[in-house]
Amino acid sequence: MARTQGSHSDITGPRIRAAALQLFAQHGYAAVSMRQIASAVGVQAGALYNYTPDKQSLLFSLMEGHMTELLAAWRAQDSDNRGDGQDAAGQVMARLEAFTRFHIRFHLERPDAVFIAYMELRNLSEENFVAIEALRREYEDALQSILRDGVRLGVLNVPDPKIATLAVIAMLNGVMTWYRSGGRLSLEEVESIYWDMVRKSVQA
Amino acid sequence: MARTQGSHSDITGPRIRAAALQLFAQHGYAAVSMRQIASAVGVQAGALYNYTPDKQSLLFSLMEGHMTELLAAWRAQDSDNRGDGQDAAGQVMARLEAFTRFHIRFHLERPDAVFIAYMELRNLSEENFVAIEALRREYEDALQSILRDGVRLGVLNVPDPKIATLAVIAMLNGVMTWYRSGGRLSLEEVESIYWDMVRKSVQA
DNA sequence: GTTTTATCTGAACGTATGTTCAGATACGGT
DNA sequence: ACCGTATCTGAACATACGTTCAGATAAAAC
Repeated sequence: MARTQGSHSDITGPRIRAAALQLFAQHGYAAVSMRQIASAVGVQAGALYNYTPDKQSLLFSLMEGHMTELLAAWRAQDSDNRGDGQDAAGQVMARLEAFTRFHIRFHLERPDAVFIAYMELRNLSEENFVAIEALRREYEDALQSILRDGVRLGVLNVPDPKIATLAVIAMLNGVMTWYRSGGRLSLEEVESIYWDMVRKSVQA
Repeated sequence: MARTQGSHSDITGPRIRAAALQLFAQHGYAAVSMRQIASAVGVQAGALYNYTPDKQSLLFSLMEGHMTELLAAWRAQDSDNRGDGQDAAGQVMARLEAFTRFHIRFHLERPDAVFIAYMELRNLSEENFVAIEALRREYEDALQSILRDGVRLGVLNVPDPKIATLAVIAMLNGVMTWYRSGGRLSLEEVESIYWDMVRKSVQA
């Protein structure tokens, strides 16, 4: 029968995903065994196959979940930020700043998922890889359209919008390699530092 | 007795390293077996142990070799570029441009080694990790000192030199994720596009 | 041409892998 | 209290792993 509320399997599934996420991020997909994941959850390896058909699907599901969440979160926030009664040029800058801060905040809150989404692409099957790449491109397009709008309005100046998009995202992703919460800088300060550099790098 | 010229082992060693580099970059260290490497060289797995004490040392040797080469290449070029008879401010900008172009060129010529050096850090033993990180920091310090000089002279303005260093390097590293030789843009064009963005992002 | 040395093979070692499945277990619905 | 089912165990499967080593082989030294 279909599971109803309160079944303990409703908690085991997420626990497996959480354990796999942490272990994949720490040691890498190929270096983590199903037995390690099972042991982290407190279960035997065979039990995992009630929740995933195989190891590869588990990886894909984690990556797809992350990318979907990322896209949904940005779209929710972006639609909120539209039409704040500014002029078009001001609105582009506001959206660019919002994107910068959103990207940093969202990614710093999910270091493990981000790590996996960028490092384990080569461990995906061909079709799974294509699916993840499509989601990534969708996200990049969000930034790219902002940059294009800015160029059209003359408030931004980039040599090549596609490359500028990738360059800005690469720069923002760099924050993941060094930021640790409780360190020298607050999240707000980090956001502002990067926003300053992003703004200047694409400004007219 | 020590090997003398012409021993075929003088060619087998490099061939093993080249095969390991390519396979590690493509599939990841953990996913590549000693038998795969041996097979790519045309030899049995046991023979590899005449050239490396174990798999881990092979990985470390590749990473250390790459980082050492990177540092040596930059130092050679940087010392050439000093004292071109410009004023101090102009010299800082020249060095920053040289660093930007050097970084892109050097890394695009060695995509496999770069990939490994950034992705396989977690597969290093503790002591090997520390050694590689020290080399990386040395390289980052090269850029950081340029930025500091620029700030001191008032020609650059960055909120935080350490973070700006990491941000610029992250941005430049992003080129590896999309550039393919023979594509839409020449190496020279790519260098110029990134130099434009780097210059603006740190300018006063 | 014989000895010495460097290199490679081929098999073996113990251990680990992803996955399957029959049987045990514990829960939800009635 | 009982049944039906969702879940877990524990063992097994075939296969792969890193590494070792005795013996074969080929090259270098004299």
